[in-house]
This record gives sequence, C-alpha cells and structure tokens, in this order.
Amino acid sequence: MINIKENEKLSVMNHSCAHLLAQAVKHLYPQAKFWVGPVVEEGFYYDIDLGDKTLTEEDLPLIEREMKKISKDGKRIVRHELSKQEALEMFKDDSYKLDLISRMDENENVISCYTQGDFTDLCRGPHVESVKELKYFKLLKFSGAYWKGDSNNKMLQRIYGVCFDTEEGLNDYLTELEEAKSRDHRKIGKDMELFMAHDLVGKGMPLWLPNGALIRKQLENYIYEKEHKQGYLHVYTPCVGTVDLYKTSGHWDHYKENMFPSMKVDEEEFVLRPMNCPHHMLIYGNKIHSYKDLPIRIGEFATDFRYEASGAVKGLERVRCMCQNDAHLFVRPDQIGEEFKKVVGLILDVYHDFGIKNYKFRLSLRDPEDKEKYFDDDQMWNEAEDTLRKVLNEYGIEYYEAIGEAAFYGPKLDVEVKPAIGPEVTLSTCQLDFLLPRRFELNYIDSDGSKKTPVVLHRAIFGTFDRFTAFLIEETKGNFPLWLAPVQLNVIPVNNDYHLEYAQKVVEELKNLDYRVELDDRNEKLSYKMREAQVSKIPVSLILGQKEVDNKEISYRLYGSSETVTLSFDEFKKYLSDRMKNKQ
RNA sequence: GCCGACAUAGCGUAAUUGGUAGCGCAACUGACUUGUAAUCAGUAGGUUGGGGGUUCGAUUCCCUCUGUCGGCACCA
Repeated sequence: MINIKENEKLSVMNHSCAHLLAQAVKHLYPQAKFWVGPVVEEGFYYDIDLGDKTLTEEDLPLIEREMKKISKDGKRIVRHELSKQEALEMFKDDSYKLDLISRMDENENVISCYTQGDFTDLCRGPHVESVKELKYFKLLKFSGAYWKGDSNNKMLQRIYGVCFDTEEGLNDYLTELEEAKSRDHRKIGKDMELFMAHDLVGKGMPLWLPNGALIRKQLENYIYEKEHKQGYLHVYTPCVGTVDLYKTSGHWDHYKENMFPSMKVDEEEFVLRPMNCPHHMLIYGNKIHSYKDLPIRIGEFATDFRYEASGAVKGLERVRCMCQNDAHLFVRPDQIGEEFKKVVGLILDVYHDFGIKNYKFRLSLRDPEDKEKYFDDDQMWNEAEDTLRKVLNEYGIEYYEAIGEAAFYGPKLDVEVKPAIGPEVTLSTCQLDFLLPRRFELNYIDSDGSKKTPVVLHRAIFGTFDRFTAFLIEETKGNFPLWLAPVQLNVIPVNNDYHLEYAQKVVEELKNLDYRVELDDRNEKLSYKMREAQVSKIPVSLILGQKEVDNKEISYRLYGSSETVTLSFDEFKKYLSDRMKNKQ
C-alpha cells in the first residue's frame, strides 16, 4: 500500500487537503479551533476542538461536500511570512495556535502561514498553488485524540482523510482499504474457524479452535526444533507466582497496572504472571554455574496474562492471555555479541522460512540526555549498544535507531510488521537486561574464581504464538502453506458407486504418511464439492474418477488454480513431500 | 482507560412514525449418482447480547452492564 508521507507530490497535496478540511469545518462549525493537521502514511488528519459539537457519521459527507465547494471556488493558496510577534498578535484568540507559536524556535525568525479565501492557518508548508488542485479526496474516519498525545489532556476530535492527484489513484486506494479488511485475521479466523471469543470467557481471551490449534502446534514443533538445535533447554513453569516473586523482579513496582490483581490463597498472595523472566531466573539460580557453562539458554512456550487496556485488545494480535515463544539467555558480558548474533540469525532464518518480507528492524537505544531513566552503568550501555549495532551491520541488515525507546534495563531489538488494520506491531524481540540478574543475585564463577553477574537476553522469535498466527493469517490471507494448513488435502471421488474404494485407499495411504486429509464422499456434485474445497482454502484437492482408478493415478487441483495435474501416486507423494520440505 | 459507533438464528443481513421478527448461505430430511466454484424439494432453527426503565405494547425510546469495531493513550 502506498505511503503518502513518502511520496513528495501526494504529501504536499494531502497537507493542503488537511487545510481544506479545516476550512470546511470552520465554515460549518465557526466555533472550531484547530490544533495540528499533519500528513501520515495513510493520508492526513486534523485534530480539532469543536467545543460542544460531537461529530457523527452524518457529518463527514457534509464536510466533504463543503470541501468540494471550496475546491470548486478555486481560491489560490497564498503564503505570508510573519515575525513571531506578528504571529502571536494574529492568532491571539486561538489558544492552540498560540501554544504552537510560543514553542517555536526564537532563531527561526520567520513564521509562515497560508491563506486560502477566508481561511488562514499557521503552517510551514509547502502547499499546492490553489485549492482547485484538490479534487480527489475522501474523509475516511474520525475519532478522539488526546491533545499533544497526552491522556491527561483534553480529547480533541480527529478527522482522517486521504487525497490523490487522480480519481484512479483514489479509487485504487479505497479498493486496497477494502482488500485489507478482507484479510483481517479476525474475519478470516472466524470464517475458517481458527479461533473464537466468548463473552463468558472475557475480553482479550481468545479460544483456539481445532483448526487454529493445529496451526499453532505446527509452529510450536517448528520453533522447538530450531531452538533445540541451538542448545536451548526447554522448561515448564507455573502461570502464577507469588507477589514476592514480582517484588523481587521489580515488576510489582513497575508493571503492576498491567497485571491482573493478586489473589489470596491461604496465607500466600499470588498473581497471574505477565512474563516468565522471574521463573527462569530462579531456574538459573538453582545451580552453581561456571563461566564455562555459559551461555545457558532457557526456553519455554509460556502462557502469560496481561491486563491490557480494554481499548487495546484486538483479535489474536493484542490479548490478555497469550503464549510467548520465550527464552532467556544467560551470558557473560563478552558473549553478548555472539549470542545476539545467533538470535538475529534465527530471526532471519525463521522469516525466510515463512516468506516474511515486509518487516523493519528497530534498535531501541538509551537517550543519553536522560540517563536517570535507565539502569546506571554507562560502560555496560555503551559497549552493549555498540555490540548490537556491529552485529546488525555485519548482517548488512537495514535497521533504524530509536533513541530513548530502550527499556530501562537495557537496549533492545524489535522486529515490526504492519497488520491489515491498525498501527505496526512488534513480532520478534531481543532485549538485553543488565538488571534482572542482579535483582535475583545470579552469578557464575569466573576463571579467576570470583563471582560475576551474567547478562540476560530476553528473546522471543515468534513473539507470542497468538500475534504471530494473526500475522500469518493476514500474510497468507488464510491460504496457508501446505505444512501449516489445518486440512491439507481433500479427496473427491467422481462417483461414490465406482470410485469410492480407490479414494479410500488413497486417503488411508496419505494418512499413514501423516498428512491431514479428508474424504468428501457426500452425495453432491463434483462442482459443488470443488467449490467448497476452494472456499475453505484447502491447498490440494484430489479428483479421483475412472481414469485415475484405471491408471492408478491421481489428479489434483491447487487452491486458487484452475488447472488440473495428473500424476502417478508415487510422483504425487514426492511432490507433497517436496512442498513440505520447502515449507511451501 | 478515553472519544465515537455497533450488538437481530452457526455466518451474512432485513424490519416503514413503537404493533412480540423476514431473507440468503450453512445445518437437517428426501430425491438426484454426478469429471473441476453453488441439483431440486422440504424441515428445523430467535426470551432481537444481559439487566432495568418509559409504554396498553419495545428489535425500535431511555439508563446500565458485557462484548465488538474505528481511532487516541498504553505496550516493564
């Protein structure tokens, strides 16, 4: 999908369109006061204080009509330059603009504003020449948005829209938005019976149905093998811990608002765990470790509970009960680079297997101006951050640095992907932690016999199985590769009276080879069964009739294809096993 | 959590100014015996998300709870 912000021409148009929106709003609601109206990837928005007026669905078409009217009028967009004093005077009745002006740099002598007809807005520009250039736009949605993005502030009303230079561009974009809705994992998850939700279970607590559970099981087996090969030791630990455990880890002080409230049982107070690090710290601490034993990698497919804000939960993507593909790597400081490299390598390997291409690496670093926010060990931070950079550069990976986005306990690498609907989310993560091993007083015996504190890498390749599955559903649109499909093969005899026996034999043989295969022996027309097979996105459908029976062949048709291929049964089995091997 | 919208059969939807709910697909039964995206006929399926209120009467109006959706905020 096109990124408006990165397209120079469309970016200017969308910015101008935001002004056009503001002008139209001002015409319809003279009390309106305006905050900011930037261009974003999806188009533009404007944050507006409408006083007592609350926007409703019906308002958008009215505003849009007014925008068209102004556009037809065709006023030029004229730039004026003002001194800061003049600007303060000009916008003296507009507290929002005054706030913007007052925060502008004194050295920036010139402040600009743009006028189109009866409307003037403070703006850096640039803009299109005239409002008549703005013809192909659409207002998409509206919502509340906190002033300055701070939830303590008043909520303004935000209107989103998008503008194109051609009608075709706009229509294509709107079609793409519709298409995105159709691959939303929540919709496909329901259609394909992958997961469900129920009021009686509660918000953010999806139930995995057999089809979804099958996919998840494949993911678990897959990543377990990968981790096992890299020397991970897998464990099982309880979903609860005492409050004292989380006081020790620091979660009680720093993460309590994201935890379910504690429960008292006899004399102990328990919480549902929001993460697994404390349990894994205790497992490390269960033995004395030599420097020679490190790194020690403790992995677990662990169910966690987080009290996510009610407005944040979404399908499988953001849930209150999740299963993490979690591991904690206990390393010596000199092993950080090597171990980090292995984790990044594993991420790349896995993404390659799943054919995931649209992702971004984000390296979150400490803000050196704000050291108080972070665990205090300059040398550790500097060395670690350099090491992470070095590894990423060695791989030649494109990444961006997010200054000030590090966790307070250490820098981290996140892999971000864009879901069908909504903002980017983190899939994989690898976080360095200098603090937690200290809090649990973990150590290893170094070569000189002294006790040293290990560094911990928290890492999750899939992130959570929940979110990864959500992403996978949207990537594949439910058309899963053979090795993941809940039902892999569907066998359709042409005529039950004559071909059923052969079909049953084929089914049995495929089942013996561990394929998930179904026999469709209902008394329906072949075309009807084929339609159902295609609608339910079964990767391979076999059609077995007289020709196949006579020649001991099979004919198959792939999902989304209109071609039929005929092979000997042996050739077909080879074809299947190749696809399984190549994860196709 | 905040702003706004929504909740009707398994799924997708309809119901005029308030007069106790229709349709399509799926399901079930029967007939048809099928060569690549829907064979025909019939049957059953609903305390209109829960609770409360207004009213002679509520799917419809009001309150509340729960859930869902679009954003915002959050995501040690």
